[in-house]
Parts: sequence; structure tokens; C-alpha cells
Amino acid sequence: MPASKATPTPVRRPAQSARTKAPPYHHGNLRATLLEAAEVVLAERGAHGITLRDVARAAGVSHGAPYHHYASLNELLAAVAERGFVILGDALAQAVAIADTRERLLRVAETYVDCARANPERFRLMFGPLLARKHDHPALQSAAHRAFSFVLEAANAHDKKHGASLALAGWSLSHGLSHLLIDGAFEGLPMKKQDADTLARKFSERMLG
Amino acid sequence: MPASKATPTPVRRPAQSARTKAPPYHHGNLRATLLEAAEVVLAERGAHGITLRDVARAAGVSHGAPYHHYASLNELLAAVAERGFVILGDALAQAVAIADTRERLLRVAETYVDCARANPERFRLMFGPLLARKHDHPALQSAAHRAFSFVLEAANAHDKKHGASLALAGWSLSHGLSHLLIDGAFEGLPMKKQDADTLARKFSERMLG
DNA sequence: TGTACATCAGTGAACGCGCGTTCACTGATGTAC
DNA sequence: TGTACATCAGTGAACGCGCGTTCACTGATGTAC
Repeated sequence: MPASKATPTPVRRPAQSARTKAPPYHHGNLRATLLEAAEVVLAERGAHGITLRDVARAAGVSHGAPYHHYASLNELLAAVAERGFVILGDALAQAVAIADTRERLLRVAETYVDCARANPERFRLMFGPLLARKHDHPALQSAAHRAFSFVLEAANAHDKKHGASLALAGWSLSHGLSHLLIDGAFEGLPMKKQDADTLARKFSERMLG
Repeated sequence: MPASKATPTPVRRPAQSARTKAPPYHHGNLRATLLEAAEVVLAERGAHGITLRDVARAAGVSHGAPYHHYASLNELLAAVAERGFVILGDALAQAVAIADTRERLLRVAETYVDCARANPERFRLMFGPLLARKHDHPALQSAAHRAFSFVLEAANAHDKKHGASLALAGWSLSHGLSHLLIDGAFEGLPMKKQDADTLARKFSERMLG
């Protein structure tokens, strides 16, 4: 951390932001930069086609450099998935900040689907094979658990008696809608473009009666 | 097709079933055998880890042999996905063969989820990147369209006015439940094992009111 | 029925490729004194 | 402030690997006559 040094430290590290071209040595922020680069590559190539060497290229470092920050490609991907759950959790935390419990549930559904559509490949990664082995990735597991808990709590707040069942049903609805939308399964169906944005709310209203 | 020959044809092709060890030449049924082998490898390794060479090994032929039947690995995978939609479509065709339109919808949901849980990796393959490029695989596209049509029609039969919306909502519900179940997202939640079998029906009842 | 021959559907060696990972190295940094 | 040195975090060559695909080949089959 060069910033902790009190002396002026001239132009040795010129405005070392993540977007600046990386210097040959002591990047200073490579761990975070790799995570960002992985998101970019993921969005381009998909979880199937992502490669450690691609990520290193995108980050502007040699392909050996990432091993100083992540033990393997799998750990980097787990970090991306974890970040996805953190982002989803943060978005849901905002969504539930409303008194009306019915509207709260509708907003949870909307937020969930929006999150998936905003970054489809990351969404697929989050629920891919990594999640099945979440016990190997504690940080991923706890981030996922946190995100899920907002859904469960919102349902419980709305319906104390059948909260658990409502939560899983609503979650399933949002999750399935997310997948079908990003997979393009609805293509060819008579549905206007802007309708897609309102489906989460409409379907959830139907479920809540 | 050796079977079309009228003469007895002694023991040259000894009980040539798909399970018999393949003879070195002129397997006779390799296209179908490869498809079966691909399903086995898919279930073991997942869509991510499947390999043409693995499939050839599982089928008991050299790794060059598949090219006489499928132009590429991608075409073989498309054929597996297509078969998945055919199977799903057949199951749905049976499910909708009941007069009561409400019960019909409940059975569609049950069947959909059962199909996914019976073969999770194939389910993932069916809705994976191949589906997005379904225009390159007409047979896959039409099999998928047929399967989807059962869902849409069942909803229309139950509710002429809001059929389209109900169909997509019910489809989303079943699809999301399928994914969450096979991804193990519900693990750790207070839910008895046998409950999973009844979720599709319960959630759909909630949605239908 | 027998024979010649075209075609079909396998084999297995070979190709180039990009991958994940390792490793000896080295330049940059921070710290003890 | 200056110097010696340990440590950090890069580089880039190298490794072995399995992959998809191609290709010359050959054994088996079916057919024309």
C-alpha cells in the first residue's frame, strides 16, 4: 500500500487506477483488476469459454501473474460468482427497504430478474456447478446464503403462516423467469419487447392473488 | 440395414443390440449408439466436460468414427438436446391427456420438473447456449417448440382470456423450480426430502388460486 | 451361385492448438539500522 | 538521509496434456451381372 507512506512519493506510480495501463511490475491492485477482467471475459465468452490466460490478457499481465492472487482458475471463478451474489444481495437489501410487505415481495422479484438480465453469464455461473460445491468456497456460500435470505425473509414478513412455501414458490418463479428470458426461450412468442420488463411484477402479483 | 435381407444370414452379426460389444467394422447402429453414449457421458461429466473422444470411448469405437455420423461435437450435442425435448414433449403429451383443465396444468408442471430432475445435465444442456443458436439446428428448434406448445396450450385451455400470461408464469415457475432443485439451492433449508416431489403441484396450485 | 467392384463405415496415426500450471528469474518495494 | 537486504509480485519459457479434426487406409457389405 504505497498510499500509507507520508512522503510525497513523486511520479513513480502515476495515478494507478484500474483503468490505467498496468506497469510491468507491482501492479498494486491486480487481484481486483483480475476480478474485473474476469467479468468482462465472462460476459464475452460465457462461463464455458472463459480461460485464465484470457483473463490475464484482458488484465494486461502475463499468464503466470494471476497465480500470485488466485490459486487456480476455479478460485477466480468462485470469486466472480461470490461477487455476483454480493451484488444481488445488495440490490435485494435495497429492494426490501419498504414498509408494505406485498410491494416488498414484488420488488424482490423484480430485482432478482433485473440482476439476472443485467449480467446473464454471471447469473449462469452463480448457479452453475460451483454452487453445488459451495462447501469448498465458504465466501461464495455465505454470499449466496445472504442473498437467498432476503427472499425468504420478505416472504415470511408477508405471510407468517405460509412464508416458507411462498418464498420458495416466488423464488422459483423469479428464477425460472430469469433463465427463460436470458436463454431467449420466449423468442418468437407474441410478446412486446417492453413487456419483458414487467413480467416479474405481473407474475408475482398473480401468485400473491 | 441387414434386417431387410430375406436370407437367414447366419451368426455374422451376433444379436447386434446396442449393449453388445461393437464389432470392429460396420457397427450398423453407431449413430444411435453414439447418442446413447453421449447421454451417459453427459450425465457423468456434465455439459461442460463432455468430449467427443469420451463419447467415442464410451461407444467402444475409435475417436474418428463419430465423424461418419455427426459433423462435429456440437451437432452431436444438439442431437442430445433435441432428444431431450422430444422426451419432454412426449411426457407432456401424456400429461395433458386429461379432461379437467386445472388438473391438466398441475400435471404439466409436475411432468416438467420430473423431467428435469430425472436428467439434470441434459436439462441444462437443453437450455444452454445451443438453444440460443437454435436457428442453426432446425430439428432441435422444432422439438423444443413442440414441447413448449403443450405448456402454452394447457394454459390457454384453462383460461382463454389470460392464457398466454398464465402459461409463461406457470412455465417460469416450473422452470425455476427445476433449476433450483437440480442446482441444490434448497439444500440446508428446512425441507423434508419427499417434499421436493410435491413442490411443483403445490406451487402451481398456489398460482392457480 | 459366383465374381467383380463400388461404396460404406470403420481404424489409428498425425496435425496443430491452447490450455493450466510450474518455475527460475528479476525488478520494485519496504524496512531495519 | 543512505545503505543492505528480505520480500513481494511480476515475467516468460517450458512442461505435458487432451482436445477436435483430418486423412490415408482397409475390412465388410451390397449389388450388378
